[in-house]
Amino acid sequence: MRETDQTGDLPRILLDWYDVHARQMPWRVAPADRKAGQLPDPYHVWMSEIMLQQTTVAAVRDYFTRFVARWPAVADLAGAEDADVMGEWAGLGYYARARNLLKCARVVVAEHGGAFPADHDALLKLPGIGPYTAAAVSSIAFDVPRTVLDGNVERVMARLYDIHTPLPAAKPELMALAETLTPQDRPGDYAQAVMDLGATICSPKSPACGICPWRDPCLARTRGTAADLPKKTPKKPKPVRHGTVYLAQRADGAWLLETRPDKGLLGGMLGWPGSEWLDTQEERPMGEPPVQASWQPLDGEVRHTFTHFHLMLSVQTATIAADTAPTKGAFIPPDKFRPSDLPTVMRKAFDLSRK
DNA sequence: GACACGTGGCC
DNA sequence: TGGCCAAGTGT
Repeated sequence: MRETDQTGDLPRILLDWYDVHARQMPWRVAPADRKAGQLPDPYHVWMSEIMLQQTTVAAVRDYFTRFVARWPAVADLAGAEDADVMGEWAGLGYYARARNLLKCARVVVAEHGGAFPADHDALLKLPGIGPYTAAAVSSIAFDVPRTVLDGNVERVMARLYDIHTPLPAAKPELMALAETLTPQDRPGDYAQAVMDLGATICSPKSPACGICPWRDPCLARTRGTAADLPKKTPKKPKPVRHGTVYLAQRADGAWLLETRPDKGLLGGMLGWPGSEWLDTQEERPMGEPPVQASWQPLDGEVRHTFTHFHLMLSVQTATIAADTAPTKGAFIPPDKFRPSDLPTVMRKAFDLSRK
């Protein structure tokens, strides 16, 4: 009976903590204002949740501000040029998110009259919205009681109930536990509160159990296992790949760039033409230069680590005669070229050429 | 279930 | 320095 009573108190304890410790974010409505009946703009909630997928709040903040300033409503975004959206997203990573962001905006305008649906299943059908984001948007933007399960909530649940099953196999179990806690009252604040707790106090390394609002009921704290949870299945080592990129500048200052294919790595992003990136041991792939020129190798190399491999890139540069036609890509005049439109690995190659 | 898919900060 | 980690989704 005592256990039941205590479990019933858990959401209330966390909401009381959140009332005091909620972090300010540009897309968030403070708990006091939500209690007064104010809800955030669903467009803002959706935008922030897409950006926050596998990405820290610190990295997202400025991108979010720029996106909503440039495209204040979902209809504005739906009418944007693909290249403008991809360029604005450059540097944030996981570029399929940007492609799906644009797709989703256009579907919301075309099929939902420009208003995001509140219904979890309707949200789930939209491009780029999976189980987590559907739950986050319906709960945070509309106060529909849905359970969010992200990396934070997984960690908090694994510790609260001292679950030793390794991730990702433990997900269904952790979801079932999380669902038992989701309250009917203030579900949006509760969702944000659990994630705030995981991001600040119940952190992956050296959790601050001493100041945690759930320190008393937390089984892992009682048993001293908190820092070792959640368990995870070991990761595979990253192979090293090698390649070459070609930076060509015409006499008028134009740069030779290509838009990468929509599918696959850096899909839809601007980049320097180059070779394939291969797991070769010795010789680096050179590929074919995109234009006839006297190519000069740069000293040094670009090192970059993606999710699943390390990359070592050599950089060739050339100055091109005004009337030379490239076999790949197109020349972009200097006033149209923003290095910030490049994904980071391509910007590193550019930076190396400026040294 | 496994894998592809970015990036920057942290220790 | 190098591995780990972050508000996941699509295939």
